[in-house]
Amino acid sequence: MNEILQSLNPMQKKAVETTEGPLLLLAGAGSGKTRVITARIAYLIEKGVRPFNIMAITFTNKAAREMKERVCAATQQGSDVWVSTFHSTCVKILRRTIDHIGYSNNFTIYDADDSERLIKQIIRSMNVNEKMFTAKSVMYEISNQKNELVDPETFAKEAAGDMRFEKIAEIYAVYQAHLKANNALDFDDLIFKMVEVFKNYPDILEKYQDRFRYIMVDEYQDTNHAQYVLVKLLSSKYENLCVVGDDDQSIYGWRGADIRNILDFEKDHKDTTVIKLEQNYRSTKPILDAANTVIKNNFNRKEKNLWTEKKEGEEITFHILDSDLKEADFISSQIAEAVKNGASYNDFAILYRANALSRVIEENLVKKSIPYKLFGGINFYGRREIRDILAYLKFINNPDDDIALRRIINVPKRGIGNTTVDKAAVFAQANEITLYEALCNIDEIDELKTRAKKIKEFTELMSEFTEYEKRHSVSEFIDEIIEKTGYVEELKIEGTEEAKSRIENIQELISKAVEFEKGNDDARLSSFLEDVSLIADIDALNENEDTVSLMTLHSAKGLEFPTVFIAAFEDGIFPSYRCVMDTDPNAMEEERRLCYVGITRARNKLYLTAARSRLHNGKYISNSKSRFVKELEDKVKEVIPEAIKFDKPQHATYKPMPKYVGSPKTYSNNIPEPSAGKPDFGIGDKVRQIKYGIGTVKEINNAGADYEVTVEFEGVGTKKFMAHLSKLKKVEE
DNA sequence: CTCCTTTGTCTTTTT
DNA sequence: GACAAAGGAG
Repeated sequence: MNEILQSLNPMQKKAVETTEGPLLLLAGAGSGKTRVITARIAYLIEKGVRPFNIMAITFTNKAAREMKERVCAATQQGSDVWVSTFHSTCVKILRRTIDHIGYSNNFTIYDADDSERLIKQIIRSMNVNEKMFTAKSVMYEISNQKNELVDPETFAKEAAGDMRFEKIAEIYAVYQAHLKANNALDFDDLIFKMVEVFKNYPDILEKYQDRFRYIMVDEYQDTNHAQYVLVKLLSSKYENLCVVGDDDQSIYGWRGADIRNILDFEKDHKDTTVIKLEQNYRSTKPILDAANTVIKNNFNRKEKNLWTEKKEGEEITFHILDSDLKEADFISSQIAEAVKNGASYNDFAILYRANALSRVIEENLVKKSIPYKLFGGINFYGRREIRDILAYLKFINNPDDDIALRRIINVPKRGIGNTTVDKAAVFAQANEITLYEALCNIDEIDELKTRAKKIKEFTELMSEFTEYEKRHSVSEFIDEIIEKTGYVEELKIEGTEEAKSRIENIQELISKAVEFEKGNDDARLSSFLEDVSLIADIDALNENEDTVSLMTLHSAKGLEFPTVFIAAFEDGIFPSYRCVMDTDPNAMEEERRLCYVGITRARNKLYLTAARSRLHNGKYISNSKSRFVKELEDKVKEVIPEAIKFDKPQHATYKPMPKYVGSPKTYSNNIPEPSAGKPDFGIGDKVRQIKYGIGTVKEINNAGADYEVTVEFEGVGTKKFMAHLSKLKKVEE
């Protein structure tokens, strides 16, 4: 017991020893939070609590995995402790209980992409204005409602009077009906339905209350209302609830996270013990000072002050480079230099606001042969070929899954197109059967007589698959699928680099399946799919590998590195464009918290970098430096290695899109020539365009990869085209 | 019905 | 610049 407490400071010790009753642990960045949680679990076990009765909830799979490892290292019985994310916790419990509320226990999980497809389909079928109700915006609103535990009926009532919301409520209701018919849950449903089961079946709730007598929730500041209710329900019998969080690190407001959950915890639970962990063990003083300086600009927060015993360290520097390319070059040069002097690649992380910003940096790292690992971004399971194969698996696992069926029915091409599927879907709906059932009864649908042969071939293949799956492992089944459908064969014939990499990805998926079979006793198809659908990123970082880490600021939360770069520290990127335009102060506060998170990832040295001009969305933009630079006051030193300093937006000298009319030389330092090559016509020349005929060229602009040409057509007006893409042809007069 | 070309949207962040 | 959707030709 002493062993556990030995290395802890008094506050940490108190947190570990306070095992009974509600406990709010306000743990600043780098204050040894994970250590405390691990120690607390070990302490509970030594005190005689059965590991089986302890539950720890984290936000990401990565965090869950890490905590599990730590707990296992700290105590022998660690493996019996329930450590997992909100979502997988709910899946596990719903697999045993959801039949009570009318779903079947082998339900499918729809990810964001599946949901979007379904919503798009619904919007189309309902004949609403697709311009006004984009699938994305509707999905966002439905998600909001689910996070607030608002069901379609209640939402419809609340929406009364607002035409837009009324419509969305209608879509929400249809969406829910479809999900149920498909025996599917989306991400938000996992929490929502879990709460529904618990609320309606007190006996089930009590069973789990008795099971999870000690509950710990990490990153509590990121919980949304539904998750809050879930935790509240589970903990209400024994009240042994310990929540750990830092309101300054709440960065998931856009996902429904409700910062009030942590701010009001004391009000909500009587006799709450509050413990603040304010000693930071991670960063040097300059870094911590900077973090404190930035975050004090926020109004909505609990007062706290992080301090460190670490002595003075290296100053934070802010570097402005001419272009995004030079910025990338600067960063990788710094790393290369440091590694030459004995640092290892592991010591470095490059953080950025949006995934798209990683590209230029990656390319530069490749050029310098610096090994790196990219987190997040286009994740493995998001790739088309992987989604295709998984759709086959999902469909065989749950033939009610129309979304999966639609995805695979004509992939590879079988001559069953959209029109056919839609007709079958109408038939299915009219007869209240699933799409697949409709296809199996294709002879009943007169209009599809001509397609019957192809469809029968398909349904026969599917029933073969169903039989095959029963007798074989997941990996063998994937092999069978690519064999019988000719999926890989088709890619081989294509022969392009892209096709080759797709084949490799499929091989990788098979390896993952084999791995899964080795590691799990329960290696059924359904558990494989579950595993796969709840994992967002590719395998977490392999600590043994010596590589630089690249990731978004969001995914960096909870991690630390000796040296951190925050790239694209510019207004319009970080803080984001929307935020700069938006008047909502909360949005800016969240952005500032994100900045706080970023700064506090660094242990010894923090670089901030910005570029005067960068390629963004295929266009060159130039931003002014991030407003957070000013908020950092004297805590950061501006280093401008080249040319003139700038304080104001550069638009005066830097037109967003340089014109190639006058003297192209002026800008050519930073803006590369489009690879497409210059068009063979100039201003005033006549060109032919396929739709509008002959027109006069008014303007030619460099648009990054191509030239944007403005052409005036008589009687039509001016139109813009990409010179290369739209194959404009010069016409001799 | 498929293939090809053209047009439009997108970029905030993730389970 | 990537990708999906729309639109047109065969």
